[in-house]
Amino acid sequence: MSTLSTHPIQQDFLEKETIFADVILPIPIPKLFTYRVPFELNECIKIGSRVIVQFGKRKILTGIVGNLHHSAPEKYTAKYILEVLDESPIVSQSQLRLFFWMAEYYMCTIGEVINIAIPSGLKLSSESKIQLNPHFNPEETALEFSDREYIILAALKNQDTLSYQEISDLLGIKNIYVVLKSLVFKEAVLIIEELKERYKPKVEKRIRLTQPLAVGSSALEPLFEQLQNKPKQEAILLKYLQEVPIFQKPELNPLGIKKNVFRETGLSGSSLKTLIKHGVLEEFERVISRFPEIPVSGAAIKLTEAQLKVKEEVLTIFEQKNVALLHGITGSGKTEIYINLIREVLAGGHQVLYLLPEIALTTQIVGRLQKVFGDKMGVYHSRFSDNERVEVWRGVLSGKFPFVVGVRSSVFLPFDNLGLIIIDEEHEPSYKQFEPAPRYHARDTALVLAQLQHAKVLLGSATPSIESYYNADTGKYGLVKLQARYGSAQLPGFQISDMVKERQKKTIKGEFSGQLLEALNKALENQQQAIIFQNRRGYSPQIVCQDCDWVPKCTNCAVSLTYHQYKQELSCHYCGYREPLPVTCDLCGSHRLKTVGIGTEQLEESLSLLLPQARIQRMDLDTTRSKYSYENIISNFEDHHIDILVGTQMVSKGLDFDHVSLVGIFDLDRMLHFPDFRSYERTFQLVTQVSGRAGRKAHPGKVVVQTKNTTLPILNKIIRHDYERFYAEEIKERNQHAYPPFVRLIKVTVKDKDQEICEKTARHYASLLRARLSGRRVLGPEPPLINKIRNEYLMEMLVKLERAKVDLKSVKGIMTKEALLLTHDKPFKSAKIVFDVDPY
DNA sequence: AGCACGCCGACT
DNA sequence: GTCGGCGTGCTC
Repeated sequence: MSTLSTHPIQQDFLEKETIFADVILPIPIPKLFTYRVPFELNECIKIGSRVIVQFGKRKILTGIVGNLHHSAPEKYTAKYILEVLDESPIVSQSQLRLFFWMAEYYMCTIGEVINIAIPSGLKLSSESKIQLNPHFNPEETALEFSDREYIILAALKNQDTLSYQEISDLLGIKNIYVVLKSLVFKEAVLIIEELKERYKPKVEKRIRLTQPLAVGSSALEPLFEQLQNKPKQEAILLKYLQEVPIFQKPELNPLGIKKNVFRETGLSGSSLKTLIKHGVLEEFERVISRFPEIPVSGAAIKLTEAQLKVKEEVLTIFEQKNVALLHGITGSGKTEIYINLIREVLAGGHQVLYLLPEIALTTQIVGRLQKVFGDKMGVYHSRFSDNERVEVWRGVLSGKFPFVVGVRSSVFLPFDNLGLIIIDEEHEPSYKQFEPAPRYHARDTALVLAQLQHAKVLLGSATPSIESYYNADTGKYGLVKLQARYGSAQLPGFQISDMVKERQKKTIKGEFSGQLLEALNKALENQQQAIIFQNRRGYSPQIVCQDCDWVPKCTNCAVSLTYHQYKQELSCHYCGYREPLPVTCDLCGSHRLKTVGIGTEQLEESLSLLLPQARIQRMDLDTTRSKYSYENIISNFEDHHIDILVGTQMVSKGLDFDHVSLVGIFDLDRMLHFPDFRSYERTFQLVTQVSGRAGRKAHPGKVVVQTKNTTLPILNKIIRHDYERFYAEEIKERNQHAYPPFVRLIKVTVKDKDQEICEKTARHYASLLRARLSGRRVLGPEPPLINKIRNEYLMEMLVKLERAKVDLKSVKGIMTKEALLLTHDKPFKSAKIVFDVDPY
């Protein structure tokens, strides 16, 4: 094979004898497992290939070859690799390096990374099944069988095989191993392993002429004579010849035509079947792409002068630096610049990755890009089915998709030649994975990925994260500003509703200030649309008994239940627990239950009472659960079937509407006082983002903010869109109080079902860390605001590490080692210690 | 993580 | 006595 000459390492392997493979398995054990490669697979096994191995007694797993070598393990005999699934690796070397970096940086196991990185369609699953031993004859045996064994044997008479699950259901017990072991021992049954390749390519049925008939008219003429008095069959044949002119172009026949072409023209069914039966036509299947082919418009997008200038600036930065931060206000036309850059990088033969936050990845942006890049572009999204993900993965491998638009997890795709990574809305918190491990930040991971592949990175945001702006400020990144709004659109004007004053004057109606109501009325009169932003879903966050202050709480978590009016129930936003709305107080039996606080649902309701003529729609997690509901609401709003959109964060992301002239913002105070060092940053970003929805094209927009603190300095900066001032202030605070970017944070969470064990473990671990890292670097432990989720108690501590002074690697090493040691000791054994590096 | 294997209490 | 609960240690 030609690959041998290009891989000198592998040549080496052939000279010696046995090859061993260190395999990465998708399990959370912090090591690789060494398997022996059977001789016949010596040549096809490569680093990055998928392999099938047996793990433990009865598990079959798909792993990735992480390393190949000749040293046999000393302490055990390695098992054999059962199969190599890929002729060429599906994971590249640079990807493997990225995965190992992630495991180390985010303090998790390589298996956890692999588990999230590889779409499950590329992992084979093993399913053990039980089969009757063909040599076993129940009539001739002297062996005794228990009742349970008889049940299994009887069931196997009707059914060839039984899965573990089926047996478990049949017997009504969980642990069926003992019974099975006995049956195997008595040689009554066999255990077989079935491997399923989960990825199924999408196929279409097609029809073509059989080979002997496809040669030309000489073969077809006698056929038409035979079909003279069979008009239907003749029609089908004629239709086929019309679609595939085989006389002129016989090479077209092998491709045939889609079977449903006949159905569409009303020619199908039995006549077609007869023709197939008589060997005139044949049916075959062709693998097709799951993604519709989109015509590429090809029309070049004209950049404005300002955009051109920005593009040149970015390119100039890339001559010296690897990362550029594009600070462009909403609606300044960043997308056009992106498209322009992507085209050039693709033309230069490199791959491009365009990262978008989860929510923004909607028809609007993807559709726009698709028009330009057509089938060269793959879309990687969590809402996609696994088969679709596999298709994108393979498309990147094969070169079909040199360009991918995707969310967080697209950083795992098998790129090998990236030229550019664009990270749009760079500041978005949805780039950080929360649960499960690896708790990675896609932006930071992408920066490492770019480094590995010598690609450039373009970060874009109207409200950059403090961290990124700091990097630009200190010269690590290049900074480009794009100030002018695209077209004639103007920035919205701000109005602050002083809720304290309005309350005194009694001008508030159903939580809406007089100012906001007036503005809403005016917008409606002018046939304009409005968006109301309230970052809290449900009807009301709490129910309270007016007599004894009782509040319904979740049974699994330490939170009060949220009232959802339309379903007349209380639900927990942490674990999903639900219960019907109580009629009386659980404690004192009183009927006087009252709602406290307001959610989107309640705003929607009071708005429909205050403005009965308006068409109102709510958009939050609850109204966008089903697959296309989000898109439906958006397009209804776009088509002006809705006047007022009431919603959570969702309404603030990446949507451009033409007729929105008013944005109302609720509960600014709660956002600002959220106990997190990022709360000001978040609020600034969110308010700027939502405000950006107001006033596109010709109409200047208006934003009304309801607050009780009209004098807060941050308000001024938001109103003036003064990011620089905001940044200057914020970075000072961060420096003073030792928060990122001046320190690195690692959040440690201890979880246990038992509250005391949880607290003890946390305290002990904290003291261990204090002893090794010095006391001032470790904060806590403390119970978090919500100290119980899904019946597990939580304790948190925060480790602060100064950027310059600390060797991150060794500190993390210490932290993991101590945690491992600790959880081997008896009182702490059941507790789980979870690390969140760079928490968000 | 999962799962085998072992030790121990509850009940036919 | 058997069943099945749960605690412990291992997986190449």
